[in-house]
Amino acid sequence: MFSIGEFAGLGRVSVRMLRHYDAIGLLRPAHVDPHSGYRFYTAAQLRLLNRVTALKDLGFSLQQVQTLIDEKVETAELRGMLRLRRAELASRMRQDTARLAQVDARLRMIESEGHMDTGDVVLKSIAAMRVVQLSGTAAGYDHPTSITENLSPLYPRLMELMERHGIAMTGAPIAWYEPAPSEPGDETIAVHAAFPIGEAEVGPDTGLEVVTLPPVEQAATALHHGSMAEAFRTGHKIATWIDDNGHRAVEPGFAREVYLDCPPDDFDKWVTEIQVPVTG
Amino acid sequence: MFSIGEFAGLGRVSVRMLRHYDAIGLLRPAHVDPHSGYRFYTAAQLRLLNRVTALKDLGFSLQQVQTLIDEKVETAELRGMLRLRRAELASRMRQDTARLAQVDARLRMIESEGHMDTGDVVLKSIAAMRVVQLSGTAAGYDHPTSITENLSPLYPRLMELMERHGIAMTGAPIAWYEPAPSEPGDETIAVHAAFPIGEAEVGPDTGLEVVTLPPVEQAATALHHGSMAEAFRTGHKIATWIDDNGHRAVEPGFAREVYLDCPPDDFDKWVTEIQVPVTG
DNA sequence: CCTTGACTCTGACACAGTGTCAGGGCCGAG
DNA sequence: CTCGGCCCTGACACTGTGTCAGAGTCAAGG
Repeated sequence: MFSIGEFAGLGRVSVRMLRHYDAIGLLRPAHVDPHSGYRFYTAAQLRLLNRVTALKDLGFSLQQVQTLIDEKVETAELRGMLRLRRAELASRMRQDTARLAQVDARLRMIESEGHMDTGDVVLKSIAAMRVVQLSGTAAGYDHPTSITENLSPLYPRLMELMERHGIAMTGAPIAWYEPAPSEPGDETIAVHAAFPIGEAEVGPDTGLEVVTLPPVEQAATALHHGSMAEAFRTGHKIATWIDDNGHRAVEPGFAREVYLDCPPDDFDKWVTEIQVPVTG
Repeated sequence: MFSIGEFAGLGRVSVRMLRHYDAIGLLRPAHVDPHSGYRFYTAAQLRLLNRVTALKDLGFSLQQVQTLIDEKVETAELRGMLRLRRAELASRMRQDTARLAQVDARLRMIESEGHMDTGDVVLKSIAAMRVVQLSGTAAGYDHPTSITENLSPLYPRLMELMERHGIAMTGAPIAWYEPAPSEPGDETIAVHAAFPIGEAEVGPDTGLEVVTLPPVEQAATALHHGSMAEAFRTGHKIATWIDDNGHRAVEPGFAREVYLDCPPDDFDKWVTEIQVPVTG
């Protein structure tokens, strides 16, 4: 018979935890003095305690440990739990690897440039979105003016058409691009001006395209502050970030732009989110 | 201006969390309607939110994020934080790797044997311990009877000496071994029978050796239930476990045995903890 | 037998980050 | 005016562990 302190020392567990295990019924003392309330444990219980710590060290929660220990789990079920645990661990390690890579990237940045980027680039997932849109073409990603020229005029028309047909927008305007070569080597791209519309009905002869933009599991995104003529800066920042963090952009650029704030009279105050789908 | 719901959608954060960030002062809404209490956020704040999520994704706590964001941290300090974070991450990954290895070992065990060892082997650390002891020699690890024969008689003598000199034991009896070859190739070992004595004073001419057993950072330990004649079973189990989990025993065996429960009349009820120091 | 110091008891609060629920305003569309 | 969808506050929950306060217990030594 050991007192709780001795037993805790033997099992390298804190007294607090032994009391907790008692409270949740995971490991009850072999004997409790009815007068003093003192807990007493036997040497044989050390085996149980060891099992608990072993299972806990595997990363199981106390709940799971309890299940594993006192409801004699079927082999198949046990295998299932282990597999699950394995998967959880593996996933967490993947995550940590990514974190580590990012921390390292930032450390490198500090060492080489003396300061750290404030972390404007963020990985996020993007849900599928039903939109109405109008489309045009532009000369290529390398021709920002061509993009602006061909994209901008679409919005007034789009808004007019939506209003005329009583379609309400449910979110900020979106632009997206895709390659549309008319012949190999051509860099022509299609530009789309879109508004999310939720589940709203759209008649067939409105002159509007109805499209559901696919969800994106991972996109590197950053806010662009200022005129879209300067968007390439933010685009470059994202590209660098993607590289530094060991991701890969999903080419060819299905990048999207979300116009979060676009005061018509002051282009320098625009706020746009640029989203670049990535893998890895 | 976005409502909290819109802003949450944009930042891929839950509404709950935005309110929390407000509460802890990490990210206050740009405007709060004094009448309704509604929170409103600007597009520009999305940048701040992004910074928060980016830092959080690096694994920083909200506290740390707050420090990083609003108390413009010195470069040196920032580097320190990143290094620390890096170390934490690395250490957690090491731990997870070990966990994963153990989970895998158990899965293999299940696949090949149809059941799982109940996890009696546990890794623990052992604190340094001051003991009094008597010593002898035995023919070698492969001669259990020789060990028993040479070790057992030491205990009665030890206890008698301790009693005579008024030295109180502060814990269970311990046996430990070390190689003591009289010539190369010889497998003779020294056997020690010891009792922990805490800080108690021991006079010089008691016939007792006073030794401080060194702490062990990691030992694979298991409980042995039953006669010490059968201890090799448990020893074997530990050895197998050490192997399966990618550790290495610190040779030559500085293994210790702690006699937790030893009813003198029933050897089959003995409970002994066997401790094998390991690395890795 | 009494004191003293080491242990133990219970019950509570704390941490971090997030979900969820209840009970009640607010607002825009019909 | 009502209804549905947001939004508000405040609260409780989870996990695992530390720590603290106030009180009881026990063994050893005077």
